[in-house]
Amino acid sequence: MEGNHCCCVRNATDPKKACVSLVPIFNHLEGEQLSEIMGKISSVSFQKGEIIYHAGAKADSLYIVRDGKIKIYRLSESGKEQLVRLLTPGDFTGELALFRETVHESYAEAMVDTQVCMIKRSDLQELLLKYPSISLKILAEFSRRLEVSEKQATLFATEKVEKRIALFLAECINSDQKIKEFKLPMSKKDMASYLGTTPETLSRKLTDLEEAGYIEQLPHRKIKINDLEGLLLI
Amino acid sequence: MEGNHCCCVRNATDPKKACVSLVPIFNHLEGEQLSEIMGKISSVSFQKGEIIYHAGAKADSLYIVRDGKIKIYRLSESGKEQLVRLLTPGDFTGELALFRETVHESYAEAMVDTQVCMIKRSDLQELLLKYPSISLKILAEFSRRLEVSEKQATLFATEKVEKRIALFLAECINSDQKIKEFKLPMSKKDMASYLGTTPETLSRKLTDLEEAGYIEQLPHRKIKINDLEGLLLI
DNA sequence: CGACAGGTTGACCGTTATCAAAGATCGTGG
DNA sequence: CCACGATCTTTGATAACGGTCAACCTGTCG
Repeated sequence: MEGNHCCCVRNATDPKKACVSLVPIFNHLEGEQLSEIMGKISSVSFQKGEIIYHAGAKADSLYIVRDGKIKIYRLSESGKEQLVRLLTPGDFTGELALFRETVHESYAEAMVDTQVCMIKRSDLQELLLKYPSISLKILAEFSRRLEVSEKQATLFATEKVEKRIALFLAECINSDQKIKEFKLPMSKKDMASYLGTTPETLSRKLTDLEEAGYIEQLPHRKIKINDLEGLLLI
Repeated sequence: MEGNHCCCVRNATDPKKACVSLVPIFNHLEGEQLSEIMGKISSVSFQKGEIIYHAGAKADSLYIVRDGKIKIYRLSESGKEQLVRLLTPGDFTGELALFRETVHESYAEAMVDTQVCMIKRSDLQELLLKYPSISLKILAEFSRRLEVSEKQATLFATEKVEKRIALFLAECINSDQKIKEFKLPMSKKDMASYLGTTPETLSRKLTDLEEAGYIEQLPHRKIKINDLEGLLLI
């Protein structure tokens, strides 16, 4: 333990390197390019509950999650909080305003102790001009995000709460394919916010789904899907 | 009239040039670069009501609106149509799936006779690698769109229909700043779809707003805002 | 002039938010 | 390791909100 104050005590890897190799937008690069990028990256830790950036703040860095979990949420006109997405290692944020002169419109908060790697706006722009392939990667990620976001908007605009919940559960199972049992990736409160409803309604609807035999609610935020087909037909 | 079958009879400008100069993502280029890009562009016309692309179709081109109006809409799980956005000259679409190997998730339909310029996916990728500055422009546009989309999603998730309408009207007035009177950019039916509600509800709410003195509904889809402050406090 | 899509109005009812209160769970400090 | 408080979760009662269906208007266009 040579007084290691950096965030990566677990293994001896350079945190920046770990970060870079983690991130889809950089992981196709090699050698010198990689070193150059690593030179631009700084590593920062946030404690659980800390705000990483808030609405109105100038957007001047790209944040890449190295370890931990971050939630991105917005406040609506009328002051309601809506969870926009969760970030896990490898995800990045802060880009929205990165390519234009604007401020953040959302909040980023560490849900647990979290380490992020940061790249300053100006450095990133330089890198993008130098290595166009990075832009393509970011474009791909943006287009994916746009798709998700527009889909989400359509979901809110056209589907009832129960259907939104059903689709959400079905999406969760996608990751843990085989076993039809998984742990909710967030609290039900956050899930309600994410789905544009209230904890009360979510609780009731989950009970309904359970009574109808589609799912089973187990302890510790575990859900078991008994009838995926039926769930999707709701 | 030397047998001009192209779409730009009105003025003698090359349609491709007109198109390129119209589009924010290209308008910073000059001379040879411009010519190179124009070489990759083809020009196509669509009649009112024609589908430009539909969900499930392979995404292989970027479409830039040169003249006319296009609506982008989605079908939700349960088959409801939701208007996502309108494109007017200078706007582009088709990008969502352009940077990844996927298919369109939305529909693009010409609302009036429309001319678009197209760039093939492969050509675009080439251009982007060659002229990184174009990527930055597209990134900026994407980030703007993402912001709009996420804001929209939050709006749907957290605000009541009346507030959504009020905000929409306020946004319309932003363009026509001075005079507090404007023409709705689409039919009320489409507007209802865009705002995630029904024509009936929209009609009722507009009447409510009118009776409360916030607005006045004039013939020909014209709206007059009498109390913008109040409208935003709803 | 007639047809047709768009728009309005009314009656009705399902859905979901809200408020209140009790119960479960988690993290923390003693 | 337990106890406590904070926060999350559930449940109930209630009412507002908004969708649906049906009928009727209205303007637009051939």
